[in-house]
Amino acid sequence: MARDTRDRILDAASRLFSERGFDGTAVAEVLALAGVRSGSLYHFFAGKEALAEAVVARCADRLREALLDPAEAAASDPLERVFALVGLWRRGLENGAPGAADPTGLLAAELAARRPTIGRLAEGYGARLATRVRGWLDAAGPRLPAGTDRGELAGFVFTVLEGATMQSRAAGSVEPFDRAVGQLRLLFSLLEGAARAAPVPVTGKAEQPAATVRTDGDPAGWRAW
Amino acid sequence: MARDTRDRILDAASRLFSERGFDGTAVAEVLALAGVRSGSLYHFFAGKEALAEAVVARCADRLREALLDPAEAAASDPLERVFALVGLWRRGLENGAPGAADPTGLLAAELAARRPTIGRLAEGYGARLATRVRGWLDAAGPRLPAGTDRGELAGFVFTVLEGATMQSRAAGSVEPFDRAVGQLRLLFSLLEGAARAAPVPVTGKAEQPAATVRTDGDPAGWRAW
DNA sequence: CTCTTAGTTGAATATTCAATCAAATCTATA
DNA sequence: TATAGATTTGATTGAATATTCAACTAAGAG
Repeated sequence: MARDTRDRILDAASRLFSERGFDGTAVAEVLALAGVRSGSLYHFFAGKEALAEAVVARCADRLREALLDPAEAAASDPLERVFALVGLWRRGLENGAPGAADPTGLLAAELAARRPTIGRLAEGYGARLATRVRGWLDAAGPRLPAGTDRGELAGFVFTVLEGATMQSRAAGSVEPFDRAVGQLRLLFSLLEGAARAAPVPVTGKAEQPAATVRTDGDPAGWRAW
Repeated sequence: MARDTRDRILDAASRLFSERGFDGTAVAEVLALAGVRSGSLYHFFAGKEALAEAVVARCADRLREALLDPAEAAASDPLERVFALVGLWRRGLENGAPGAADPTGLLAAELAARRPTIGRLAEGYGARLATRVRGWLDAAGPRLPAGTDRGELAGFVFTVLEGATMQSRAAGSVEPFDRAVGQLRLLFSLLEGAARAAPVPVTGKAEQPAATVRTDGDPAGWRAW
């Protein structure tokens, strides 16, 4: 069945690309894992890069169904939904199951320069994930301080996921991932504490540290404080 | 001069590995950028992987001199030292200068499984960076809440750096990096606010949020759902 | 059943890759 | 200056790679 073959190839590629990266994965390995021959693979995909693009596109297509909706269904508390999503991601990291720990960021870092479509697809993935997370953060209402940029915070969750994923791959263990998640939890509990302690933003100007820093190009975000 | 040749090769490799990863960089490209021929490269390095290992080892050797000491010298405020380090890292990201935005994490993610020495070297790099950052956090004394795990927080800084770096490479822009740094700033300002607001740990029982909050990296909370 | 199209096989192909190696050149020392 | 060792050159090698392609098989429609 052709549908099945194509999916088997995508599953195999997704898994191997996650583990070894694009250039570190030979087409022959994808073939072996998928149990097909090269002619089949090239029947469905124009080339190796097209395969990677299809992997990223599929991750993006499945984002809602595989990650966002299950996370939302798993917790009624909007902030806990964020961590339900993190838990699903972690599962993918552990067992290479499709639908979580998607290699979009990794593939984009590798391929965006030579195949911009992949960069755009991955960007869309990140944006949609962050948009949903932002929705949860918005639903938290006054539990987060009024001055919180909830869109930026949602994007940060994704950045941490990507960084922690890479570190865990390097270490061959989920421990770095778990440690990063612990700090993300800290961030959220601090935000909740700040919202309870002060009805005005905790980051008012009067509290800006006075130290001088000699760095070029100050990050855009910090002048808000 | 042999010393010069070896360094030129390492500079070229470091730069190209950062941009393209290990497997995405051909030895021929390193040769062209370094301005040497293949015999020279293999005289100094047993193979491509040995070259990568030397790149990581050099990053680790230079960590203090290239990143940690300059960051420390750039600011007297211990917490601002963290952001001075971030600024130096960002410079490396922008112009590929050796000594910042080191590709240790990237190379470890790619190569640790097939060359464990690289994994260990990169781990050492991360640990030393986090140790120094932890020193700065310790020097901040009561500015951070008493319950803060400063070692975990220091490690988190590194995780964010790695994740943001990867995202910026995918985007071909430093913007994702700057946004992540803005959120890291938020985290620090929240910590300072919490320390001022409460002489007891923010995670004290009286102020415990409905969700269990741990600062020791234990992600157990989401399993409750 | 026949015909057409989709899907599969797997050997072959051209290219790229990391690495080798003999010879030449350079450097430092006596 | 001669010598030994270090360094460099660059053509070559063999393996690995992504991909092609002719032939075959499977599936569906009439």
